[in-house]
Amino acid sequence: MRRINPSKFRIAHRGTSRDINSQIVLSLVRTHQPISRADLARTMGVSRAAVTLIVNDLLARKLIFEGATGETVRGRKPTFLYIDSRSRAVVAADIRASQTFLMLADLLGKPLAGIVSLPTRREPKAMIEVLAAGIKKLLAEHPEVESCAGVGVVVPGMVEHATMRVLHAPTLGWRDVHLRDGLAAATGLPVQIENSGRACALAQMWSLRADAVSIPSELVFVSVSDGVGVGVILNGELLRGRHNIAGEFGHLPLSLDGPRCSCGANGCWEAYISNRATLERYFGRAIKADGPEDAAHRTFTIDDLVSRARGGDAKAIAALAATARYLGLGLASIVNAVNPTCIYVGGEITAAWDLIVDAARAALVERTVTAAAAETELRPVPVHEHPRLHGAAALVAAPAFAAPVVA
Amino acid sequence: MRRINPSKFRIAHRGTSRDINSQIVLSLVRTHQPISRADLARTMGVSRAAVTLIVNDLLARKLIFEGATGETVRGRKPTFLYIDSRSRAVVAADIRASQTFLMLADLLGKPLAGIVSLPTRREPKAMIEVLAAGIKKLLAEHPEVESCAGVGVVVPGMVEHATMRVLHAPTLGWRDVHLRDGLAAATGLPVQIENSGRACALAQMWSLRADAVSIPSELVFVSVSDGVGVGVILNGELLRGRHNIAGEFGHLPLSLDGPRCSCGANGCWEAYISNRATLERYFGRAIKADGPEDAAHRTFTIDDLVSRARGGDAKAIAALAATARYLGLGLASIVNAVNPTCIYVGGEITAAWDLIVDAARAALVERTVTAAAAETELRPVPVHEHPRLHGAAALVAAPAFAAPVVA
DNA sequence: AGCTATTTGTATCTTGATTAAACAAACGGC
DNA sequence: GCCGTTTGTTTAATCAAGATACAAATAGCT
Repeated sequence: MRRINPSKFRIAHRGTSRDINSQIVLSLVRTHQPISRADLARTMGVSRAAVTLIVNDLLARKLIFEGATGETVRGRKPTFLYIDSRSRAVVAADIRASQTFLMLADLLGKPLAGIVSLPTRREPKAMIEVLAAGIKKLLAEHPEVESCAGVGVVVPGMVEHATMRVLHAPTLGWRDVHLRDGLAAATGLPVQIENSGRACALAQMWSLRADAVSIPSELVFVSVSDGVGVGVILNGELLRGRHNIAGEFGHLPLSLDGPRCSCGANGCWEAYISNRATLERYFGRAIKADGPEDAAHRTFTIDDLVSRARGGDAKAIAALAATARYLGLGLASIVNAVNPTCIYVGGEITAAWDLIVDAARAALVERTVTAAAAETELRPVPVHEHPRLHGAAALVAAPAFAAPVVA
Repeated sequence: MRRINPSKFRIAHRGTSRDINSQIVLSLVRTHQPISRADLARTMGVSRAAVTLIVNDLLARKLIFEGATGETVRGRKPTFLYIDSRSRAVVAADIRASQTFLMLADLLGKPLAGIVSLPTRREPKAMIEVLAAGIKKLLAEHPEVESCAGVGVVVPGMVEHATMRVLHAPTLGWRDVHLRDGLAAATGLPVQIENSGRACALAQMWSLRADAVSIPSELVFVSVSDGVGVGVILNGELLRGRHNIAGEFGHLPLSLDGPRCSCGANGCWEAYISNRATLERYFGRAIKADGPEDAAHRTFTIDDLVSRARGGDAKAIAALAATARYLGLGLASIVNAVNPTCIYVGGEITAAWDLIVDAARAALVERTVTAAAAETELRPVPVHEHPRLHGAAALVAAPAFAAPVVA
């Protein structure tokens, strides 16, 4: 039951019904492809005539195409329909503290080439130049891509959705940076920008691997790395909030008098489970970025710690176990607050998923209010699946399949 | 941008556009009443012809009626339209630990009579009998009510939305109680049941006082009493979650090793700000329900504490100040997690709003991640506004004005 | 009183959508 | 070569929005 906002509503016009059903057809082709008109009519519960008309329209608009004919036990063979992902590619960009990655993908998010690495520049102007050059090079190397639908950019920081300004990206040292217009001008392509945690959540929602039909419309992505980024999807829609900070679960407290967090407060979840927190737990003290005595520690990563834990290093195992427990305690807050169907966990620590999942689950059980909620599905998303890049691609590609807003 | 759920979608059929626009008209009449057809056409951005057709349909269905003609500077005078709230009343019921309250309201939520008080029975069967008798009596005393659209019941506990079972209501000692069917059978009316915190959020969203147009579609209601109940509304829709526990912010931790909470965990927000927590802070020790030495304390309520604070009692002031601080710290978690436009705070403690608002705001500022979010509007909802009863009424009345689900 | 300008509300026709039902096309098997 | 079956299309019916013209009501002015 949704209230119609009396100051912001959309009335239905003549073409609204058609728009709705067109998008449903597109979505079904996307998830069920290959699929025939008759199958569409059956799963949609409408007549084949209606499907034919919509399909012909989508064919004329080059959004789908007819492929091979399928097999049936008896009767006329169906002609299969496919999303026309050949002609419209997207470029995904993932800006991180030290490196920036580029990926060329088709409209369904499937990578069309290897991932390109670029240096990250702190100067916004320089960054735009590097990005634009990389994008042009990438597109030039792939002339088979007829046209590019746009560029999706993911940054580790807060982004204002309306203007696409990067409000604050601590690891990049950015405040109030306006990337979009410059990049759009330099590339001649539409540009979408989003926070990386949120983009990862989008990537999961729009993912097509395995059975895409079963991906829930209520999910949360928790990205654990330098900070803790969270993306919340409810009712198939990304939650942004009034001031673009919804989903900042990384800064909810576990203990008000807990360790100092980069945000200035004490006891944030992030201060317990970030990679830095885990490493400091291992070393038994704080790691200063510029302390000379920490030179060796600075090059020691979570991956190294996980290796040592697998090698039997008791201190590494203990550090991971503690992180696992705090991870679960924080996940309990997410479950109690949002109660999603599934929580995806990303970040380097997923390399140790088998080592941490039990402790995390135990902590989750400890603080969730019902048994059913305590069993909320947890799924690790390995680093090599590149959720941030897939999220960046989804920023551009997904709107083509989104539901029209009405009422 | 909303993803169409490929296994749960609704296609548009012939009447869908009309349904959408009809509901928009109804909603606008509800919020702008009295309003003319011409005004509707202007605010909707459609032709007067289209409005006339929809309005005539709604008139024929007796959902609205034509009232007096309005005034204009020049030209033909408009005929005003009103929601036909006369013929369809609703009964709201608020089941609390010791007492149960009944209210008769019209379809817009306006009370049609005084609030009736009944004894609460622990036995579900007895409770159903008491409720049904009270409802019948109430309707018999008001023969001017032509028909009753249903009964909305609010309980202090978890409710499974699909079946309307009360899964767990600690203060009533209920587990897995099925009120609806019995009550529906006894009264012959449809029955809706919901958790009280959520119902309060609904009450705010569907409220018509002052300028209803400005009520945000993203809001949270925090009800502070024996426990802490929270209702979250996003995109004009109540958030329930996969297992009906979404919005259990009362059991997010402020400190993992904080005071024991009724849920079994330590350091829940509820354990810091419930009425009991505030009172115990005042008395300097735990209050046992059956301890003989606490006889005097058991009859001492939060209202009494507020009176003493206003009288200058330093201990009372300190107890309230501490509660205010913890209230703000927990509100920060809500802001960081959901980032609503407005948070409504209900419960007895709102009687001391002027005493606590500054400390609460300061704590909120302390732990929110941006300045804009720290300024999230806080509004007290006094007890005498009966948000739970209005929420119960909205359970039955609001669906008539809800947006059709499509795509 | 009558005319004019103005606004509200209605009627009519066109366009475009879904729906139902008939029809054409393709195909395997007897 | 016919039959049953399934896919995909065509056609006519129905219904909604949109455009436009029109009728109705009203105040002000002459």
